[in-house]
Amino acid sequence: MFSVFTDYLKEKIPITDEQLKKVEQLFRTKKVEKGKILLQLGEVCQYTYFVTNGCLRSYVIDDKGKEHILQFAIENWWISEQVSFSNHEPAMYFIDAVEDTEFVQTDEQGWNEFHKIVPAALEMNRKLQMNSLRSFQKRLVSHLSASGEERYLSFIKTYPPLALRLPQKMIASYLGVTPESLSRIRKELATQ
Amino acid sequence: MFSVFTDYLKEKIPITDEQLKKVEQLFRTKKVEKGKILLQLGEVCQYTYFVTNGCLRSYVIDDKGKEHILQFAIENWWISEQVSFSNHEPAMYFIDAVEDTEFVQTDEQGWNEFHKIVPAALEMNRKLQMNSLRSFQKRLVSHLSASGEERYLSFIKTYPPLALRLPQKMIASYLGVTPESLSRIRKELATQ
DNA sequence: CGAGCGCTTGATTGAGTTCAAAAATCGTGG
DNA sequence: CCACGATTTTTGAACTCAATCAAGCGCTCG
Repeated sequence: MFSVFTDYLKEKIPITDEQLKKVEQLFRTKKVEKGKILLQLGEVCQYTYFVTNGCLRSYVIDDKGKEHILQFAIENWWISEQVSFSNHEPAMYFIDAVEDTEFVQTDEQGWNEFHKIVPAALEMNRKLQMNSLRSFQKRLVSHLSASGEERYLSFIKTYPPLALRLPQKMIASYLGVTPESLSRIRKELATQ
Repeated sequence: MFSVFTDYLKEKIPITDEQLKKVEQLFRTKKVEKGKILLQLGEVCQYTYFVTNGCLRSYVIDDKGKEHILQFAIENWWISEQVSFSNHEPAMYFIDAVEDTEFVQTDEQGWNEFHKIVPAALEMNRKLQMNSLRSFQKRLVSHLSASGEERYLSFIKTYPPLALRLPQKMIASYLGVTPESLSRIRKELATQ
């Protein structure tokens, strides 16, 4: 599954085989079972994860005990608690495995060396950060301006692969509606 | 008003008078009247703004024609359309002046030279970016988990200066409730 | 001084939640 | 491979928070 990662890199940045060999040393392959928690609330996040197979997610638990999903990461996606990772602060949310998952991870030192070996990686990183920021902005706006149904339609349009493989209750949690409401939304849409 | 900016820098990063003199060259002071639009939807954002007096805001207009405020920036706050600025993409939102406002601005080149003169500015920048990301994350979570009243209470607790000087309808827009609802929320809270 | 804007208040409506229970699906051990 | 228990999804009914529509008040500023 490591090749998923190297293929990704080759596509995203110009990189020689030699550089790639060095970079591979910096990333560790890991396998976890569904449900495994990779990052606990309050811990300092030490790693960024790149999923090569399976699905990870980040989520919070609010004062009423309810889960709210912030991000999913399937194959070829990165996930991390970026602020905790970057500022060395306690994490504000959890990361766990939605399915049995294989991923590669690296820590801050790994990133620094990566950047030394391939300067273009800095640029890739900048873009990833902007993508993440934009995605949170868009989600916020969708909550300020759209109904549950509109958010669901936008979700399945934007992330068809997620819509197909995730349990509905997780999509509901991501969208900010109850599973019951999502069920009704889908029923309503099906009759059209 | 430029001193507001230099005082800010002196507080945030170790900087010699000599360095400061060079950095000052990179920032232009500007004055705009209430209502002045600094960034139009669809334009590429060329500047980041640091408010020395007054108040700026960023906002979107949705398909139904309604405004939704993303950020406010009063004295000592930065504001920009970061993704547009960083990626040289069309802006997804507007920036305008809520009050008559004085600010300093710089463009990408300015930032690059700033970083050359004072390497610690890179670190400041990183922190600003993380603050912004965290703030969007927190707002998203507050929409996933809290009522309008809870969001209002959290707002006035987090940003007392904003709560005092902004028109209520702008606070409502920021919180994602109608002005009518905010009025009722405040009435309700006042009776306690 | 008048027009317009911002805030308030009231009445009504509606989207989505909650609580409850049935139906469908999944996973696991025998 | 089937059977059983657990989890997920669906459906129903009552309810709630906030939006909408509408009208009136008060202030400001042109």
